[in-house]
Amino acid sequence: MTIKDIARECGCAIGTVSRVLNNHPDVSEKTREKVLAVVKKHNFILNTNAKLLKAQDSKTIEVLVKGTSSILLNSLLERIQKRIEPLSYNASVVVLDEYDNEAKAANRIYYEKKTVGIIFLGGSPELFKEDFARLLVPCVVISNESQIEDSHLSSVSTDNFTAACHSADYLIQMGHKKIGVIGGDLCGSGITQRRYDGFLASLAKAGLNFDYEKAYVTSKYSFEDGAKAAQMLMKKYPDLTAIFAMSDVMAIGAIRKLDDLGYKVPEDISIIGFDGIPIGEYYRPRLATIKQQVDLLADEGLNILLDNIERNAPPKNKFIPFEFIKGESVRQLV
Amino acid sequence: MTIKDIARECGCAIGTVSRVLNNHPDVSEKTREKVLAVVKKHNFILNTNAKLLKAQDSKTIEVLVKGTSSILLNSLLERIQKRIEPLSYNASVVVLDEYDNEAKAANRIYYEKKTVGIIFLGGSPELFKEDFARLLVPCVVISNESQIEDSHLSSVSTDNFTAACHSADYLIQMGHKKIGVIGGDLCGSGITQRRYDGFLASLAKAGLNFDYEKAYVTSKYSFEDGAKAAQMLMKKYPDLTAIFAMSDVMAIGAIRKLDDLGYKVPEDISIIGFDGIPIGEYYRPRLATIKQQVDLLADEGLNILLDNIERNAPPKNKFIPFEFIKGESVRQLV
DNA sequence: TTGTACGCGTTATCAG
DNA sequence: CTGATAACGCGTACAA
Repeated sequence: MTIKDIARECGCAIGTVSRVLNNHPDVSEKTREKVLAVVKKHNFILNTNAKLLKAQDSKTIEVLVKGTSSILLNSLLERIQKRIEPLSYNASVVVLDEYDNEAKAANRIYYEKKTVGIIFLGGSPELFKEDFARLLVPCVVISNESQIEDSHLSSVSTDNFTAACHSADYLIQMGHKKIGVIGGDLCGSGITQRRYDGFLASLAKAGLNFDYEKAYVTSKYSFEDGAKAAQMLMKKYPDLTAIFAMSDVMAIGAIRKLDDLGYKVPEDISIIGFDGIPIGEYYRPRLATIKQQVDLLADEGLNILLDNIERNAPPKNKFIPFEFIKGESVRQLV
Repeated sequence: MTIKDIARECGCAIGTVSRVLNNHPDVSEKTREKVLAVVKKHNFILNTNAKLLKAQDSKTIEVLVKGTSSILLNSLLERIQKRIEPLSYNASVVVLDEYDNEAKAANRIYYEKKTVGIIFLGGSPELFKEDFARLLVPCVVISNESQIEDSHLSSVSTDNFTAACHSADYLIQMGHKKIGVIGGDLCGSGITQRRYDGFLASLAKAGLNFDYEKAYVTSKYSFEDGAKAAQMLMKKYPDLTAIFAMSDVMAIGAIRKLDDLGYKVPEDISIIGFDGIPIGEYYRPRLATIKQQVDLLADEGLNILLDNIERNAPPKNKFIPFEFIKGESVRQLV
């Protein structure tokens, strides 16, 4: 069933059918109705491939999700889809593997689908700088800071440095001096690095020193690894009083393991997470954490992208304020 | 940059370039190398739209995800993508809103993309029976039981009835007689209904009766609603000793709220969940639950779909065995 | 207001 | 083995 068949059945030309289906004004009411009737009868839909092949401009915004692991991505994705729908754009989602090069994928998608904009969720531009720099289409990275010179790349994120400072300040203010860290791989994403820098800055400000060898354990962003890391940390640094975990997921894994080892949180050990995932409020104890404002991240990201697309605005890099959640997992040291 | 440009630069015809790029054997080694060199130099990729326009058969399997809420969907999606990649198919993902009609969406996608198969994650065929029956392409619903006569619809799921029986049996065996239920909307998905039926069957078998008005509270599948439901349940049925929650998410919401109300789990009240989401093992207490085998669900679903597509096998409806996780949230009543 | 015809980038067929 | 060319389904000048 093609536009040709419809035209034949209507007794008019394909051009006319095309015009009707694309809401062009220059069609008589009579013909329009006839065409629409036949279209409806057959449930006809224009072939997207032919359309795109012709169009060169698809009015599609692609959402590139990298790794389905982070629980925040869900909420972000949902919010973005809801916001795009009422606009005159289509949203399309591609889920990439954790280890793909998202910039290369984006280039391919742009080329193939003539996407007008791309949203990256969970990507890390630091790793693929050259490929990101090569992108010719407005892009925005949500939830990861990243400025790249001379590129079309915007970003919206939580200020990881300041947030980490805040967490560390809180621990210090609550009387903790011996603090261990469960963090990501410092060679990996820049997020880890910035959270670590913030943490260190606060310690330095308070005149505390930090022994990386003794007090830092590298972990993946998973419950399981958080648990393992906690165990290792206790072995290396048995007299610590608090742990700064770089994600809620790690923090929860750690709390569970500490409990199994006989340490109570927060009575024996205080712990603070990062992200503000939903489970945090429902965990026992409720998790102290930095809550990233997911809806704001999504909204602002989309706004910047649209400005970029529609008004040719230059790329922007913006921080979204975070909330500090006190929770119950940190106690005042006497 | 099109195939034409490449051909010109190579000094050969576009047909030859096409042949090289599609791995046809009838090209001389010399030309092949020359073409590949130029292609590599420009990072050239064939235009998918033109390709599909020609092909009519896209070798694409579409994954239709409905509602990003259920945490199981993530793991399913990841697994499916990993399995599809090495095969000669492309995977494409569309995320639908909770309230969309996924069957209509599937029909449109099939028509537009010439998809060879569709995988539904989180859909509920019961709600859109007629639309599902109209699908002309092999489909499989993962994690929701559903037979539809004369359709191309397969399904792979946990045997919700039997699993619920198992949970109820366990509670009864542990000495519980006064059991409350936090469940989904019985008018909604069939899953809720089947879990409820299994639960009731076990109670009946044990000679226990169940007062729906007093002991059943309807809840959405969220932490927040689980918590609210728990509170309501305690008000309606203050002397219960155990709660059967129809999802882990509800169960966790309930435990948190019970704790706030001064009831300890499992000391005062026992609780059992359903699904086997990762956090269950890391919650305090560890959650007793029915663990759905996500990887098996994904694998079997894909297998059935491929059989369907490649060998024209008839639709199948298959159960995947579940695991019972004892956890720590149910205690023996003395 | 409507019809015609070309081109979008590719693949496949058919000569050479 | 390679080159030329006709589709694939649609949008849009341009002509009528």
